[in-house]
Amino acid sequence: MKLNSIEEIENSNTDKENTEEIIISKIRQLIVAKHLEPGDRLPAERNLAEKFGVSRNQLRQAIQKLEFYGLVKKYPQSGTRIANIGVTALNGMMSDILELQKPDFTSLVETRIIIETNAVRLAATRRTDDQIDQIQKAHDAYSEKAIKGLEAVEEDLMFHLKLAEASNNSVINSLMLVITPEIISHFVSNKVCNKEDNYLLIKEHQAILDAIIEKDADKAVASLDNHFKELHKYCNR
Amino acid sequence: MKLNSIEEIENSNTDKENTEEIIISKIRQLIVAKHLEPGDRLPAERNLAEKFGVSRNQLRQAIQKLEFYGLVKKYPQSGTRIANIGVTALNGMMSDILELQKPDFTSLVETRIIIETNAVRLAATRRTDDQIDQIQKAHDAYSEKAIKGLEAVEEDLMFHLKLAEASNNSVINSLMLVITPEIISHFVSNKVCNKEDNYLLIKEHQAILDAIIEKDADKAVASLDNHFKELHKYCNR
DNA sequence: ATAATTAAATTGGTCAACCAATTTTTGGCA
DNA sequence: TGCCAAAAATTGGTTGACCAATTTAATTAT
Repeated sequence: MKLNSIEEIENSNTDKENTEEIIISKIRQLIVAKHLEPGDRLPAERNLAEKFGVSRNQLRQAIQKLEFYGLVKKYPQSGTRIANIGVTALNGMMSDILELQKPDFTSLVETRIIIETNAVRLAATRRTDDQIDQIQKAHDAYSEKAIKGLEAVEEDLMFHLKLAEASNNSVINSLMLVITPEIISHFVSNKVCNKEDNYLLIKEHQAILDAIIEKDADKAVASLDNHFKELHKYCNR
Repeated sequence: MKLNSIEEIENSNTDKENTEEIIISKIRQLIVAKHLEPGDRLPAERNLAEKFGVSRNQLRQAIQKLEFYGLVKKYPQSGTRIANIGVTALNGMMSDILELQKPDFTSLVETRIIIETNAVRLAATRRTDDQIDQIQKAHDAYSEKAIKGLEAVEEDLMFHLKLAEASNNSVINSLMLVITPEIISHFVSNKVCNKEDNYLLIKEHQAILDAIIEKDADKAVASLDNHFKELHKYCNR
């Protein structure tokens, strides 16, 4: 297969991923069948590889993915143990789920609004001064580009991610990390943003930031709501 | 290092992870320095490995992590390309990834409450009759066990997942699917639930269900809030 | 018999060589 | 000069052997 353009590339669903999924599925079955609990050791890589009829490498990669997901933790010369599920799992499973179910854009936006609204509410009361600085820097970066009439989608993304970070809720932070890029990329590909609104958007961002600085939760949420008005319109048409 | 108990195990921050972070960081520097854009090819693994003074294996693992987070995509015998996301976001997300926190239980519970509250609110207005039936069935299954004084964690889980399903928001549904089991498992392992409260919990579930049947969003949310009171107490102690 | 010590087996990690597919270069033909 | 096919170089993927640390079993001393 010759790859000339990015478009041609996108769909190259090798059987490799398929094999990996099968292995993961088998491991999960094994966990269920043997009633393995957090902390328990998984069978050795070599054993599992033989049992499943795959190479050790393939099995190792599958396990590595499970480790990324946070479902499993490896201990160098000791074994692989079942772990407590963590944020990483959340991240990984989310991206899987997002691709798997191909969520409707409306649901995505709706959820994003819910999460970010609460993130901002928390941020208004919990934010540290350092986090304020980071939000401010992101806002400045955005403003600088927006004033010039340039596209500043990336900077917009960073601003919102920094807001989520200031919520000091690691789960919310992770969720925003996963959900927001999806939305942004959708907007970029559809050229939704127009440059005329940039000045307005800067002011809206500023209002949110000000409210968080003042630790005024209600005002922060209100400012965010206002910021989302345009998004609402786009979403419901 | 001999590992006798799980506790001893937890903190085994090998230099391996550290090396990986260094490699990822260097890759980021390289992307910035060479002004690589989405779709551009990364230098070959062998070259990067030599350039960074690490083995190809270590570099491959670092790249695999980047691929896992969707920042990079590998094309089997062709090369590794930068994913369809801007440099700025890429930069930001990379640093975020490098310092991904483990989720504290408080954040998890907090987020769960946020999501489920909104799920219930949406469910009250959007639920179909069929979804009502499913919630009812889950509730009955729970009640049956709870009345007998049996543990009914699974049934409780199903009830809440069915609530989320009735929100008719695929993303919220997915999130609940990921978050709730984590919380439940935590509660199970800590034997938080006691059977004396079971009758009370049944009534609380019933109240939520009734409100959704009546399509009374506010009442549904209030009922859920009441249901979460105990959770709140546990979370904040 | 029991506890401590030592040896053997097991484990995940690492490395270098090799593979198949792709990409680039080369060479020849029109 | 332009174009196309073939060969060489490059690429990520795979394999099997080896490594150091750990775990388990065997052995010995008390």
